[in-house]
Amino acid sequence: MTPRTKEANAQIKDERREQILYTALKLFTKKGLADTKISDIAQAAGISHGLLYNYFKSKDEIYTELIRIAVSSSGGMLEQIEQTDMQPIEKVHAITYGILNNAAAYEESACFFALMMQAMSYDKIPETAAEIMKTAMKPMEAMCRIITDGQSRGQIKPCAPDQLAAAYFAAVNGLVYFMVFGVIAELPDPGLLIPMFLPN
Amino acid sequence: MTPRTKEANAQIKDERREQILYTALKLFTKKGLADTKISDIAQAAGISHGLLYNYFKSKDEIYTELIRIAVSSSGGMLEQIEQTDMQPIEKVHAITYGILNNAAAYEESACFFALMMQAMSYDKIPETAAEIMKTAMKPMEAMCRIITDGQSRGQIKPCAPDQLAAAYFAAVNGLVYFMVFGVIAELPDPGLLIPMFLPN
DNA sequence: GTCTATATCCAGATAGAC
DNA sequence: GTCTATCTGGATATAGAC
Repeated sequence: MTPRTKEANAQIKDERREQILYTALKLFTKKGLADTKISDIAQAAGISHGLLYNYFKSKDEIYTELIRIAVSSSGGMLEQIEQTDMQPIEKVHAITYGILNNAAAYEESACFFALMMQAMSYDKIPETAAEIMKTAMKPMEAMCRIITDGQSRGQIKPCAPDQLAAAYFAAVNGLVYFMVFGVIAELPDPGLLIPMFLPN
Repeated sequence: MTPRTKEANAQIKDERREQILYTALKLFTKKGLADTKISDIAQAAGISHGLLYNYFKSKDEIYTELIRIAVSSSGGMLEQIEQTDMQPIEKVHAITYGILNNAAAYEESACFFALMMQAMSYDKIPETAAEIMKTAMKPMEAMCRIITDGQSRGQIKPCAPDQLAAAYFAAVNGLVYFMVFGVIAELPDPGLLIPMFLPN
């Protein structure tokens, strides 16, 4: 009952929480929010149905937490690259390779992308998750800035930046989505997407 | 009670069926399979909950029928273009403009695409629907043939045809998906995707 | 043909035993 | 901390009235 014990317990609880979270991530991605039952998560995490409620208040809370992580981590990566002193076209390279190689190497990374794609389409996600999702397209604005910069230096073709950014994100997200759901066996060479940006 | 009346009744029933079907299409696309309740469909179609079962045996039957239409119509368009005598790169043009302009002009067309995208990710769709979805990627094979043909004529860059086709379909599907779910306001110029195919 | 009422089932969340 | 048993709500599908 000393403070030390309390801390240790809190850490154990945090670890267990995280374990449940990543178990749920895979299930949500594979089965969707509505079809993933609390019992499925508990069973996959190796705990009882009831115990799960010691760690999370509800299924919605688990889902919302995962959306939070997905949005912040995908946004963080892009912002980081934007703030380097690379040339704009190099930034595009770095972002593309970063996203695709990461998704190919780490299952969770790919799942987080797929989770966001699904969340865009669900009308009935938890309210807080919906709020967070509203900020999910901020990376697109960063991409627009990079494109505009690249155009003024003649590295990127002249066209509407938001359209190019949309086509690019659609392609990247689509690819990761296809890979996660086994539509394609492996991610293609990220370099395939770069010609979209180049001047004729 | 003459045969004539029977036929007329059958036609009325078919029309009603179709009306229910397209009502369901929009709901499934917006809310997903699990979160779309039979009552939602009935209400949106302006009939009672119970009456819907006169037209369809179950929710799964409605969904399966929609998947059937989605897969066959998307495949049909591509096959049709493949069999023309256009040059390979022109076929790529025609397919891209066909899909994107259609999706922009007709809500159902876009919804069918989104429905297939969602179906790829659902682990728990009805069995028959899952069978049909296995054939959903046949258009990708047609695309590979077009690409190979184009490469041998020097119109398309030399690279693995299946990877290029995957990147292309990911981009097209991703774009329609983004548009349906309001992530982007309108579809970009289809021409933006063509440079992916061109030799350096 | 159409609607309303209901049987049945299933899943989320809670309570109480160990 | 952990599990099992239970309450409760909601959705599918059916049955029966009009």
